Amino acid sequence: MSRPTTGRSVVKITDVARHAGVSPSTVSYVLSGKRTISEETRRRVRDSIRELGYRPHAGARALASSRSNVLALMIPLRSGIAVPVVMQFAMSVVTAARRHDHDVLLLTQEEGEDGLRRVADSALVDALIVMDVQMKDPRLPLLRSLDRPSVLIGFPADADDLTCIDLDFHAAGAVCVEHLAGLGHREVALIGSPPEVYARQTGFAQRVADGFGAAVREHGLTGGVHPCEAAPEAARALVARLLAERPGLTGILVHNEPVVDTVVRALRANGRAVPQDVSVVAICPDDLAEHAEPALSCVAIPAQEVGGRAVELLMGKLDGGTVPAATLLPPTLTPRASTAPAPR
Amino acid sequence: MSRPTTGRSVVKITDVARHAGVSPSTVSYVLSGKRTISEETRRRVRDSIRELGYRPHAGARALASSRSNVLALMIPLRSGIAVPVVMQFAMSVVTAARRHDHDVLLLTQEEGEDGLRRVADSALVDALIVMDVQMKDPRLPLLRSLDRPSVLIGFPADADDLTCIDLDFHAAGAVCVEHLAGLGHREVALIGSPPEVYARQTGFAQRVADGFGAAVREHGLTGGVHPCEAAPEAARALVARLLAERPGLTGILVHNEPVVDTVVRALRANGRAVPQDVSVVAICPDDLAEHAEPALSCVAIPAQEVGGRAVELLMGKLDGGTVPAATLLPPTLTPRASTAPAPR
DNA sequence: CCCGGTTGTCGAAGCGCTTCGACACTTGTT
DNA sequence: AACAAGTGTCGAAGCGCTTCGACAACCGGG
Repeated sequence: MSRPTTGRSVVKITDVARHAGVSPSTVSYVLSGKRTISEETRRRVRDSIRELGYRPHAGARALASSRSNVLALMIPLRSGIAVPVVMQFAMSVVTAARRHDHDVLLLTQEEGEDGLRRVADSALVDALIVMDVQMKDPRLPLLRSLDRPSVLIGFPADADDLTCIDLDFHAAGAVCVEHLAGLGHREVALIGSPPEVYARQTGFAQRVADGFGAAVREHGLTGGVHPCEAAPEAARALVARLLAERPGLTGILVHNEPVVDTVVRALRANGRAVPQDVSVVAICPDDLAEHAEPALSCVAIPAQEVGGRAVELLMGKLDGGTVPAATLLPPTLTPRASTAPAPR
Repeated sequence: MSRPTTGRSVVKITDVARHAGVSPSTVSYVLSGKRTISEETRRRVRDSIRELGYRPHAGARALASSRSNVLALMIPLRSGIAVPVVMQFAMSVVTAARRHDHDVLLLTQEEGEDGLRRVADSALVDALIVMDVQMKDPRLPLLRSLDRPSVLIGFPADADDLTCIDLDFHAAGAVCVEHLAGLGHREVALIGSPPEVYARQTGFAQRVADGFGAAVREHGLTGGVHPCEAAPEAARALVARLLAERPGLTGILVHNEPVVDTVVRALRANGRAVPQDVSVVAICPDDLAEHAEPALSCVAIPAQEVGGRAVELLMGKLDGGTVPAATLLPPTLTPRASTAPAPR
């Protein structure tokens, strides 16, 4: 009796209304809460809904209310982008969206501007989230012109009229240097993302390098930036070269997920113990750092939080509110076994 | 002039109709091709559509046609499931769906049966794809009762009335053993997925073990199955134990992505060269195998193809066709540097 | 030259929901 | 006692599209 009717769900709002002895509009108002309905009526309607197993038709709702309750999420699938991190973003976006009674439509980067325009103009989605934003991203003009709110995960060169959120990569680069400087290291190096990532002007890679450079200068250290292909051979070669060219090098910041392990092993292979001879700090997901050996001091990318916050921002905009144009999440460095005072 | 009107897209089908000098229904038929329209009229309508920048309203369309052109994809995010592979699936599903003019709605496993029911009953989606199917999956009864077609990626114990597709993991396990047997190995071992994966009765882990076992028997080899946590320490401990307990062991099949590297290194650490002393073959993504050292012989999970085929199956069902209930993709073993004739 | 059969187009009736104005009551105020 | 100000509910008008039946216009075959 209290079980939803089995079989086909052809139950519509008029059925619920009849069953509860009210008009369809009343049912609608119970569902949306947009008008006051007496406690008594609300109860009856809710009971009928449950009993009949009623589910509002999404299309009809979207048509009548011009709200689809769907968000678009465009995710990258390219070299130099860490897959697990992207996945974490996606999942946290979906989870956060559900908390606001929204669903998530998945778009691939290769759909590009047309894809965004398509889902926006057809009213398939109410708002958009875009990941992996380049410094000069071709999608920016489109997003600005669209009549639907959007949030970027990442920062382009010109963010006017756009809402952006990301880890503060500049600060992340700096904080790592400060950590090393605080341990007495004087000569450091950044092993960065693959050259193509810099070439693409992907914001975060450049920003880490900038933050690194600024902190190096500020603390009077010496240190250079070294892009590195995401392949073990490349990493090994780079480490060997660095050690050869810079005998005083004792601190390394790795911002290149796929090769963090390799870097540590290459150091050992070249006779340097970590952290006794060389300290290593990374910008990478926490779980990767934890499972490395030794466990790596790192600044983690708070994918969970970024995704969640991105959705909150979007909801704010959808509700007509004003939201901060830029949200930079402060980096947190978790010290682990891979960093130690500089050898003297 | 031929540029779409800038600014708000409030263009509706009646606007296009007026602009082209036809009735709205004619525009609709041009778009859907469900009735013959003269070449001349079609051209005029298409031109008007382009000129006005018309995009049909997704909700209105869904309401009138009871087709949303959206597919649901439920993906796992759990321990023991390889994230990059999941991502590949997702991307290939999205790409394939787009080829059929459909979009993809992302659901997380934790939404469970309610989530599936919600999107299906509200007509948000036309059909569903479910990944990471357990042997006895609680979602199966629901999927059977739903009035919308679905496809499972993975095989449950009882697949009656369901459409399933996956790599033939049984054959994959067997083919690896055959590869080793062909090279003269007599004593082999399977380093499998974490125990919890077997406990959950996730089909593919069990099937690999079965295929492995069957082939071992058939070829008169000796060999056992050893679940392994996805942590380096666990893998190292397991390798050490295996080598100690089974001195004659010369062939290892690894079906546990996160530890493949570790296994090879652990073998070396225990004084066994790969492939000179011990051959290693893996079931894992190709790129992981390629970048390992030595490059690993492996059976890759054809995520790309599985995702694409899953969508094709779904489209077939949506078009009212009958599709094969079970699709098992044959495994392909790519020999690489990690396997060699058994030492004598 | 009329008739059955195409072929191409139109008009109108929904699809299932939201929302706006109306309205009947109930309260509280003077 | 009369009225202004809420409350709670209803009816009807769309939202923008698809689809069905109708129907001209044209075709060749008797």
